[in-house]
This record gives sequence, C-alpha cells and structure tokens, in this order.
Amino acid sequence: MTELPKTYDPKVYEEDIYKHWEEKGYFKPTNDPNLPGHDPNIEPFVIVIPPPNVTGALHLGHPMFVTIEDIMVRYHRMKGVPTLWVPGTDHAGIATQLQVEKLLATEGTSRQELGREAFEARVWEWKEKYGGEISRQLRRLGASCDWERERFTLDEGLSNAVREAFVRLWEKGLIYRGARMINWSPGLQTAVSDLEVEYSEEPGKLYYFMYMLADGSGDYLPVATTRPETIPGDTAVAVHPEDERFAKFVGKKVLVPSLGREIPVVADDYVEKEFGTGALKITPGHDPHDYEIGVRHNLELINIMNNDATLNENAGPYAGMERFKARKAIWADMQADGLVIKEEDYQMNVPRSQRGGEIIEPLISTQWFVKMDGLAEAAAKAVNNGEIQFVPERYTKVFLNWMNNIQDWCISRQLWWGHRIPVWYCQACGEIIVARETPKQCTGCGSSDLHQDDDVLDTWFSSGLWPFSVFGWPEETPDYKYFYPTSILETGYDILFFWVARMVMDGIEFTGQVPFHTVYLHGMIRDEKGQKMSKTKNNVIDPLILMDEYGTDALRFTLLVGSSPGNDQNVGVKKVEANRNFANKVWNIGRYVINAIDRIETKANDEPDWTLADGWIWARLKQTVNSVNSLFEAYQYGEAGKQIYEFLWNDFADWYVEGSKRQLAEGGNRSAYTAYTLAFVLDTMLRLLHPFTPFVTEALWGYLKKACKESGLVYTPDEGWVDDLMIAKWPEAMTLDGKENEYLREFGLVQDIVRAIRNVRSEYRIEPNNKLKAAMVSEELIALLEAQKEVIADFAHLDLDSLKVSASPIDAEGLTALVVDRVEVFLQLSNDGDDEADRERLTKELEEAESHIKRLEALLASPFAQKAPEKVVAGERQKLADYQATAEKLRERLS
RNA sequence: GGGCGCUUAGCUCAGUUGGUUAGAGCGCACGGUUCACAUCCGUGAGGUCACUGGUUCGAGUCCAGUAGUGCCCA
Repeated sequence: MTELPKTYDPKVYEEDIYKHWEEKGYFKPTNDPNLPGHDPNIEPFVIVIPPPNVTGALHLGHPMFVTIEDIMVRYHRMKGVPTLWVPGTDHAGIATQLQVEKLLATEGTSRQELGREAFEARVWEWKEKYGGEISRQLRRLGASCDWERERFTLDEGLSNAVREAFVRLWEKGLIYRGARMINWSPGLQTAVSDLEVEYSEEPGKLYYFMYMLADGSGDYLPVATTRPETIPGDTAVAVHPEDERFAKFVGKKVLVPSLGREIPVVADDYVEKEFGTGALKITPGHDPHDYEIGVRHNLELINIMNNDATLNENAGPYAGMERFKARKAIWADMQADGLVIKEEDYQMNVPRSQRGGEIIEPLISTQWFVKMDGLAEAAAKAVNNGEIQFVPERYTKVFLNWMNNIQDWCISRQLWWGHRIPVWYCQACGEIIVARETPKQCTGCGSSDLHQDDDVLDTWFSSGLWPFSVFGWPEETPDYKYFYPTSILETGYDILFFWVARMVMDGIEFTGQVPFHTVYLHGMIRDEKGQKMSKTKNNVIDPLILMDEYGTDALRFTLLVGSSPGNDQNVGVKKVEANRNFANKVWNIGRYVINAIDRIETKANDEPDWTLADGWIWARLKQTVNSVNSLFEAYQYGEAGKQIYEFLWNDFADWYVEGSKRQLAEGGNRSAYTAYTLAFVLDTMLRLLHPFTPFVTEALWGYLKKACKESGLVYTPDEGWVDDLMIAKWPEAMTLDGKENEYLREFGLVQDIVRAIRNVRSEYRIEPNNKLKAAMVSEELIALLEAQKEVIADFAHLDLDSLKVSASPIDAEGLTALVVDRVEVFLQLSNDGDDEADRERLTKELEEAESHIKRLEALLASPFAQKAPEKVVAGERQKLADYQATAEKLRERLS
C-alpha cells in the first residue's frame, strides 16, 4: 500500500522521471535502421527540432515548440509508430559572435587583437561552456528527443553538408559573386540579407532644397529628401515624364551642392508627382530604388560611404564624417549657400537591423549570392501540388506570395564565426577554386599560395540543410535512408521565410524530395495584455521561474490549451497557476482511485451489474477518447486538452468519483466493478493526458500500476502492465454499443434534479448536514427515480429513509416544490419555507418555460419543420414536449 | 500600396463539416472544517458573439462591405 502526499510536488518527480526515461532508452526510435531486424517498410514519424541558438537564453518560445512537438512525438510513440525527434542547436553566427566579443571587451581585448584563429578558439570554448545549457533546459521541459542524435550546425558532418551544398549550387551556376546593392550593417561590419532588415516608422524630416541649373540661369529644381547626407552621391535628378512643371528641365544639367558636380535631369515614371516636390534626387549607390533608376538611365554610380558609415573621399569636404554628422554639416552648408527651401516633419520608414536595431545602410558591395528563382519555383510547385501542407492553411498563400516575389539571397557575412565560404583564390594566377576539400594547390597554375575567402555563410544557409544534414547527408546513411524525408516541421510563423522556405527549396534541390509533408506553425507568445515580451518593457516571463513555481506540466498545459494553431497567445501567470491546480486535481483523483483499489477485498465473481453512473461514465469516456483521437488527427491539440480537462474535472471527479463512494461502500460485486471502472477510466485518461503533462501522469500511473498489481483483484490493461506510461499503448477510438445516449440522457436528468435541489438549498442557506425530507413524483420516470433515489439523496443531501418516490400526486401541503423536466420534487424545509418566495420562483420558471414553448411552437410552425433534417426537428419537438410537461406541472403547483 | 489575422462574459481566451438555451479559466457575490483534493467543494450573477447587409428553414460559425486593432510583404 502506498500513501501519496496530499499535493503533487513537481520537484519531487520531474528530474528523476526524465532521467529514468532517458536511461531506459525510450527517446530512441524503435525499428532503428542501424540495428539488426530493421524493417524499412514501416513508416516512421520524424521531426527535426528547430535548432535553438547554441548560446541563447531560454524564453517562452522554446517551451511553446517543445510542447507541441513533444505532444506529436509522444502521441505517435504511444501509437507504436517508430518515432524520432532529432535535437540540436544552431551556431547563430552574429548572435554568438557578438556575445563572445562582449566578453572579450570586458577582458580589455577584441577579436581583432586576438586574430581569427584565436578568436574562433574562444568561441568554441564558449560554446563548450554554455552550449549545453539550452539542451538541459529542453530536457527540463520534458522533450523526448533522441539525445544521442543531437547535432550542431558547425559539427563536422554538417559542415561537410554545407560545403557540398555550396559546391553543387556553384557547379549549377546558382551561386555567384558580384557587386550588388546589399544591406550593410555598419556596427556589425557585415552584409545582412533582406529578411534581416526590419522597417520601422519613425518621425524624421523631409528636407526641401534647390538643385541649381548648371547653365547659370539661376533657375532650379526644388527637391525633397529625407537623407541629405547622400547628396554627394547624387548622379541625377529625376522627374515624372508627364509632369509639366519640370518638362523643360529634362535633359539639362544641374549642380550637386557643395561639390559642384554636373548631373543630368532625367524623366522616369517611378517618380510620384505628388510626393515632396515631384523631383527626386537619385543616389544609385545608396538606395535600392535609385539603383534601379540608375540602371535604367545608365547613370554613374558613386559610393560615398565607408564600411563604418563614415563618408569617404567621394564626399569631398565631408570625407571622414559620420553619416548623421554629415547630414547636419551638409545641410548647414547648403543653408549658408542659400539652397535650403524648408524642412518639414515627416514619418520615415527606417531600415533597422533585426539584430541590435542599428540603422542599415543600403550600399553596393561585392558579396556572394544564391540565385533563387529556380529554387523558389520548384518549392512553389511542391506546395501547389499539395506535397506540402500548412497548418493553419492560410500560410500557404503567405508562403507562395514570398516565393513568387523572391530576390537573390546574399549569403556572405563578414564574420568569423560560421561556415567559411569554400572558395580559394590563387595568389599567383588569380584562379578561383570552389571545392569540397581544402585544396593544396591551384588547379590552374599549381601554386600553393592559396587564400580562402574571408567570409562565412549566413547561418540560415546551414539551417536550410538541417532536415537532411542531421542524418549525415550527403552520405546515404541508414538514418538518412530511413528517416528522411521527415514528417512534420513545427515552428513559429516568424521564421517561415528564413527557415521553412529555405528547407523546402534545399530539400527539393539537394535530395529531390520535399523535406516534410506538413508544416505546422505556431503563434507568438505575448504578455497578458497582448504585448510583445521584451526586456525593455520589463514584461518578460521567465519559463524557468514558472517551472520552478508551478511545474513543467502546468506550463506545458497552459501553452497548449486555450490557444489554436498559428494564433498568437497571451500568457499570464494566472493561467499557469490554474493548470498547476489541474495537475494537482489529477493527482488527487489518482490518490482516491488508488486508495479504492487498495481497499477492494474480493474479486468480482459475477456478471457485472452496472449502475446508471457506471454506464454514464463509460459513455462519456468513449465520447472523450473518440473526440480526442479525431482532434489529434486534425492537429487540434488545444481543444483535445480542454476536453480531457473537462472530462476529468467536471465529469469524472465531480460526479463519478463522488458517486463511487457510495458504490464502493456497497461491497461485493458492486464495489469490485466500481473500482474496476475507476481504474480503467483513470488509466485511459492518464494515457490521453500523458503527451500534454508527461510528468504528473507518469508519476501517478506508476502508483496506479503498483496498486493494481499488488491488489491483483481489480484491473489489468489488455496488453498487461508495461514498464512506463510513456511507452504504454495509446487509447484508440472505442466502439459504441448504442446505449450511450440513453445513459447520457438519464444521468443528465439525475444531475439536473440534484442541481435544482442544491440551488434551493443554497438559496435558503440550508446547512449541508441538514438532510432534507423530500419526495419525488413522476408518472413517466418513476422507474428511473426509484433506481436513482440513493444517488440523488446522496448528491443532494436528502434524508434517504424518508425519501418518497411516487408515480401519483402526493399531498404537497407545506412543501417547497420544484419542477425538473417531468419530475416534481418536494422539499420539506425546516423553517417552513417562504410561500411567497416559492411562488415567485415557480412563476419565474413557468414564464421561462412558456417563452420556450412559444419560441418552439413558432419554430415548428415555420418552414423549419419541412426543410430541416428529421433528426433536428425531432429534437426540437422533444424539447417542446418537455417544456410543455414542465409548464403543466408548474401550473399545477401554482394553482 | 498589397496580403493576412483578430474583434465572443469585468479580464485572458476556446468554440473546424452552419442545427436553434454560446463555454472555460481568472475575477466577482453567497455558502461550506462531507474521511482524494482549501492548489478544494457547492450555488449564483455576468454576453444584442464589433457593426451593416446577404445566403439559408436555421449564422458566433459561410459570403460581401464598414469600423477598430495587430502582423507580414512592398
């Protein structure tokens, strides 16, 4: 016999249980392709983790994806499917490099001082030290991934995959190097991709000034700009071809302020006549749109900026000045020269770095690019074919829209932490060598004086290969052959383009297959007020604190229930607390059931004689199991969790467990079958609940198993007791015997009667231990009342000995009457009741019943009766009859 | 400028083949030392499901538009 503590304490169980699972090897897939006896024909369920930043800190986004993926994985594992969840981390180039640089700064040194090799060594050191942290935290969340297959994007195998991918793309002509307009991050001193730039609306100024004609006529074009510092780079002024105001200027020359350089006035219909002055200064070297115009008009392209965002020698007198200082200086000089017209407040769209938030500078730079259109086309085709499906579906359009408007991808980064670009330049002959293996000598001239490209690849370049690189691609390993393509890719919608899109493109390109058939996207976590969590707002909820305080299960259940796929979710501590209470409720149901099992003394020795409550809880159990199964198939985990919660708390605990106390007290077969039902329902529900809250269910199930085995009299699952709940059999849909609806209806009536009596008791403030004398009258339902009188008396605290059940009217003088459906209940209230109040209550009920009768009569007289399905109409007719019966009885009482 | 989402009880949110009395948690009010649980039990109050129109016998649910709000892309 085991005595369980009154409250569930997660701290006592979580760590040990996780360790136990791992030691038992449950996280490893069954049907492992590397082991003898492997059957390649069994389809496995496979997820690769969205790899967290190796040195990142845990935030609520992690528990979110862990919970959803763990649910999927545990569900399939319990169904007996060979299941693999591959964990791993991402080297996160910029983020990690920045962290280590910060550390170096505190030591009074810098990466430049250390030099590349020493710096890389320091980052690896850092990674070894802190890189395990995030994995430990994922374990704490209960993630059932196969840690022996853990990968890191900079591991040797994955680095080989990156080189292989780069070389293949190069050989197909899909990678090129060239000078293009890119987004430059002056602080980080690197190029970033379009996706890494965010635009923010910020107050700024629109500066109006004069572009003087070069002919000395004194005539000018008024021009407006938000960025005067780029004036030294202007190589034209553009006006709209149909703008009559400026037609006469087209083809003439104007003078760049301060520099006096002559530039042409061109006509281009990109210019909006209504914006600013209608004349646009063109700086092809520092604005993407201007760059396009420059190409169209064959304009000169002048780079006026250094990589640190100071102006260079092309800016003449402003050389060496920082960009925003230059803005002021140039404007001041123009003011002095009398070229300024006015300044106006203006809402600017400022490009900022996703990382760090500094202002991004568009400029021309020589970088490596991937040609995207062909890759995107293939990816779009796969989605259009239905080879890949999105949950929720609406992301299909978002995905396709991006694919159809895709730009080439700038993949080189001027960082030291990452996959170094596998390109070597021969210092002797200038030959460019792109190779899988580090070359020893030049393929052209044989010189050994080779220099590898200094840049590394965008981190997402390696992430895109993740679904197959983790299995050893390009080698055809057993894992690759069996587990790839994977099943579902689950992640947040915020990295749909960054990551999901690239995996799809790379998967098709390199493996000839889509990397997964389903993309499940979850929403973002926000605070209780729906605001983004951020350190500056001080509204960040630390998952570790939540887990300490309320347990992992409570956090997991909170993130799953009350949210729906793809939608953002507001999380507050209150919700986690409520779900901690739920875990405790489950625990206490368990305590009760185990105690009941322990007390059973004899095995059932006869045919079961089920009570109505038994039939009802079985019916509700079947409903719940079946519903949860179909919800799981539709990825509706939140709704499934909610139904489990409601069944356990509102049906099982509040009604069946309560009622079972009396059934157990009866002894004999009745108590044996009651204990069996308690055990069966609990076992089934723990299995259903396990993927949501793995710890409390595992702990409790262990005790349930122990109690059942020790007793030997009550219950054994069909397949016997396996070692642990985690590997126990998932409850598949249960078959109905056709009597479920009857049980549900009849017990529903019992519940209604009980509630009605409780309501009166509450209104009259009747003490619970005051067992009321009562009578129940119903001609039609006499049998049901007769059979359920003990149950009703129990739940409603009636005096059973004096409880009368009658098919014919009784003398109700001095009794308080209530009407439930076709049943009249009469209560003898000790203080003789309040006649007036009773009449008032009954009158109100009659009015309500009559309003329903009126409504239903009108409904049934309408075309509804002919057009609606017979079943629905019959339902409404039944309701009408019920209300009429109720009203009839109420009228009798009032007469 | 284009696209997508959201608007349901005081608060935070569920509500997926349209079925006629719309649910939960928290909060609120009242009452409870019932031998599983006060991380609990019982009872109750609280909603014209943003608005307008349409389809339908029937709309929180489908369609169109409006307003507010948020996000993505340009």
